Amino acid sequence: MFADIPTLRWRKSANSCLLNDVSHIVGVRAAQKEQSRRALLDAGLRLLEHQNLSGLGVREVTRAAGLSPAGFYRHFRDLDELGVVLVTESLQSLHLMIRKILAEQGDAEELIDGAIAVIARHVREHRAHIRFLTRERHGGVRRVREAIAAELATFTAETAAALGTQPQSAGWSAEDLRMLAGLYVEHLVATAAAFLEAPDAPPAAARAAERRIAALARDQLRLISLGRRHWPTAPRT
Amino acid sequence: MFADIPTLRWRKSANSCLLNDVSHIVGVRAAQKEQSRRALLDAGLRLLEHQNLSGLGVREVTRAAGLSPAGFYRHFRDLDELGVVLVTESLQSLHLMIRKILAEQGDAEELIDGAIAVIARHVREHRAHIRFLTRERHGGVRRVREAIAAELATFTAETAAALGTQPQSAGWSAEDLRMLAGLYVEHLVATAAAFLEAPDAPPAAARAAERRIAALARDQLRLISLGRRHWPTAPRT
DNA sequence: GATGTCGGCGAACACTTGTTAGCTCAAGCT
DNA sequence: AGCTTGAGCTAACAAGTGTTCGCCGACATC
Repeated sequence: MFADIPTLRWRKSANSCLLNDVSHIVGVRAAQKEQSRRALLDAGLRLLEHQNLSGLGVREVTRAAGLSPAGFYRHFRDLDELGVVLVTESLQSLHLMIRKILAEQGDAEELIDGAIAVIARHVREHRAHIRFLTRERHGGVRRVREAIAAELATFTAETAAALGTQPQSAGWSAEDLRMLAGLYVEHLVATAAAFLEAPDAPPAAARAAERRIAALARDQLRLISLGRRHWPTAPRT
Repeated sequence: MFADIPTLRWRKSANSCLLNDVSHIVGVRAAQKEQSRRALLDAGLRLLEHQNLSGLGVREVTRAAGLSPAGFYRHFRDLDELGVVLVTESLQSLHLMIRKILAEQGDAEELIDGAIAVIARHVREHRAHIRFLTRERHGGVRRVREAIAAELATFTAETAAALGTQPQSAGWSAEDLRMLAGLYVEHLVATAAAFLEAPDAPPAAARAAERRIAALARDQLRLISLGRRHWPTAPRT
């Protein structure tokens, strides 16, 4: 019956290597599958609040997601693959945050305060994402580490481009802009990580800690801005 | 025979809760025990190059160290305890490095170049330590995380104190000094982590990557120094 | 309405895991 | 010389692991 179209079947199975090429399925079926997939991803992210990706287990995730262990393999080849998806999702939300910061307008002080407020809010609303990224940035899974590093590099490039459009960047070389952008991105990540650790305390103390972190980050950004203002640019035109 | 000194025996066993109070044992016996202990610690550190602390196993460590699984418990209550010891050892080596940097003398440029050289060398010679620290700084084990954070805080304080003795810090408040020191320490850690990722490449490319990282870090430190020079201090005397 | 597709399930496989009990025997003490 | 100590071993335990198989039954397609 199928003897005459084996190549077609092979192509299909090759397609399903992506394991979630849902485009050719329509309606209820696809929605149900997506729901299970989301349940797995959400359960994974939740478990990763107190664990490491390399210590996560298939059974653990499926248990938390309300699936049977075997069900996992209908969606992901292994846990690393789920990890990579979580990385892309977390980075996407971080990317939006960075764009929001870069899009703001105003003088230096306003920009700094705005950026810190955006970071604080993002950490509050996407705690799990930020936790996951800081935890796995130097974690044990190579593919995940590389994915995060690559994306942070593009964030740096994007930031450098945005800095380049500002009037105070006149005369700056592309290389120096990247250098400065790297400093900003690194500081952003560190600040986000600091905000993350704050609320391991009673709410009142947590608020105070958050304010302290914000004040510290603000001064540090001010100092960097100062250095930027006095950076010796290439021979003026 | 011992019925009249039970408290003494209890005190001894309470003492051995520290599990490595070797002081009351002398000679060969203690040396042998210490050798096994070191084997366990070294094996653990080696395994942690490609793994996370939360994913490490007792059997795995003892296998790598050449002991039986049960032997592990003669030295550590559980893996977290081994982790804490590794943390203190790694931080100790890092502490020496920081002291070395702070002890150097010269003008700003020399200090920056010297610091980067010291970092690069330290990463080359204590790769496992640095890898472990960056990996577990935001890792899944709370106690380890807190130990690292606490020690980094003292490094910051120490750096602030050292900065305070420099003439260019005249008029700086203690708070601002800590702020600046925090920036330096954070940058130091980030630079060390960057050096760490470099040699995942053929030696020639690795050398080039290392030089690129060093140049980048140097410029960033220069910019921070510039900001420091122009930081508005409290009303001059 | 028949037929094929495929997400989810239970069961089973062959491991690995942490931890304990009880033993041996070299080292140290009296 | 005897006696105690304790590091390290083997063996065993129960519990957990990743992964595959074959099946069911709701969905989709013709």
